[in-house]
Amino acid sequence: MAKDTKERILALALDKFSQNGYDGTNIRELTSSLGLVKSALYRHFDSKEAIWNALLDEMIAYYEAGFGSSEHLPPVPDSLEGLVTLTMGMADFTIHDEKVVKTRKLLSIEQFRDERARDLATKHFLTGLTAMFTPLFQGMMDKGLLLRDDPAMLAFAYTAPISALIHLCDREPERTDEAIQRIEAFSRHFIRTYACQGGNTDETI
Amino acid sequence: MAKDTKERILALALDKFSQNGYDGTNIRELTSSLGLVKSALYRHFDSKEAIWNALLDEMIAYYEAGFGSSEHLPPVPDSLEGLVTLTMGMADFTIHDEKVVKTRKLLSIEQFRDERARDLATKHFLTGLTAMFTPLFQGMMDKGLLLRDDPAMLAFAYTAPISALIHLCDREPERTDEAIQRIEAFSRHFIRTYACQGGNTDETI
DNA sequence: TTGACATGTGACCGTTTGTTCACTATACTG
DNA sequence: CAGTATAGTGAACAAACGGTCACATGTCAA
Repeated sequence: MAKDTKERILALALDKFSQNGYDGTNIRELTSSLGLVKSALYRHFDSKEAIWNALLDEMIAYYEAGFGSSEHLPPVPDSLEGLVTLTMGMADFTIHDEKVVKTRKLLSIEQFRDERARDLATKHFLTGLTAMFTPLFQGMMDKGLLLRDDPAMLAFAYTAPISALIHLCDREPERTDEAIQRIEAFSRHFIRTYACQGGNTDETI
Repeated sequence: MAKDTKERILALALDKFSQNGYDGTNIRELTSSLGLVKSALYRHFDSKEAIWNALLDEMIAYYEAGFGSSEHLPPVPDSLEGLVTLTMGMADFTIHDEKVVKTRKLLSIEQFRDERARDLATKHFLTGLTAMFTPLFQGMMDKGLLLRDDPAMLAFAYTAPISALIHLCDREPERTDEAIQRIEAFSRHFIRTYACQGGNTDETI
């Protein structure tokens, strides 16, 4: 009940900050939710802002080690249906994993006030998704599954609408089922549009 | 210099709230920026929260009267290039109009704390855009400009990526030019994908 | 046992917060 | 002219804020 206090503080800070924002969260409420008194917090962090910075450090490290890591790229699907399956699996995780949801909400709230939060938000919401799907689409084109096109543009056109629906889940959790259905519908519409009609031999433009 | 104080307060509240959030904004700083003393504010609003509610009222009314109004729908473009032109005009406005930018930022910050902000955020970021472009795409299909498809799905697939780039401008204004170029590139890629080949398309892209 | 270290406590501090109130100055109205 | 809203002032308020400090524990090594 000693060493993990720091991690418990960080976990609860993520919870509170993602709900009420940094300014809307006070130390007393945070620590009392942990069964502590506010002064005890200062054994683990120098200040409230130090909590924020440590939380950002952790969020950045967590992202770089996971979604942002080029070594953890999912394998290129072997079929169009495989893209749908992969997409829905990733969507299911990112929508239901509490830590990831809270991270996104926190970044939405604080993106305009903290430069590092801003940069991480851009990765979470835009560039990271595109970077992850670009090689996937490149691979699917090489396999003759998708029409030859700019893979980065396709990745952007594919991930941005899905990202918008993930944001909808964050904002209105009661519409999660609807959003997931729309993600799948969009995914199927996308592959219907870009499916390579001919065989699985790659063709030149 | 009397009656418009209320409006000046609201305008500055939008500015401050969209930068620092509701909790991160204090009455003294807000009123002193107007050349007033804090107590003067209470001649016009009962409380800080009353300012917030009035601001939301105004934001909702402004949206319903403008973007959200079905009577202000733009005309159906007569050509594929017309869609690009229309899109870039709307993007240019929504990216550079200060009031609209501040409104989006404020909604991003407060969407998880206030139900009305949440609902307006969904309109601004998702449903409103789709609702606006659905009849446009329907019309362009009727004119034989676009391949027949689900217009609502196309509107969603078209507006969500553009919305993501608009958010990028809000977050990183120094990347505005890059974002605008990407919006145009995406728009042209989109019409290249969905253009009706045999119709009365006037040119190749 | 002793001493050092890490952890938690409760009282306290100075500052900032939103808000109130008696008062003044100006402007319109009968 | 008197009278009455309207708008702004400056001092004061209680509450809440982040943070500090002397002190009380518990643990573990020497």
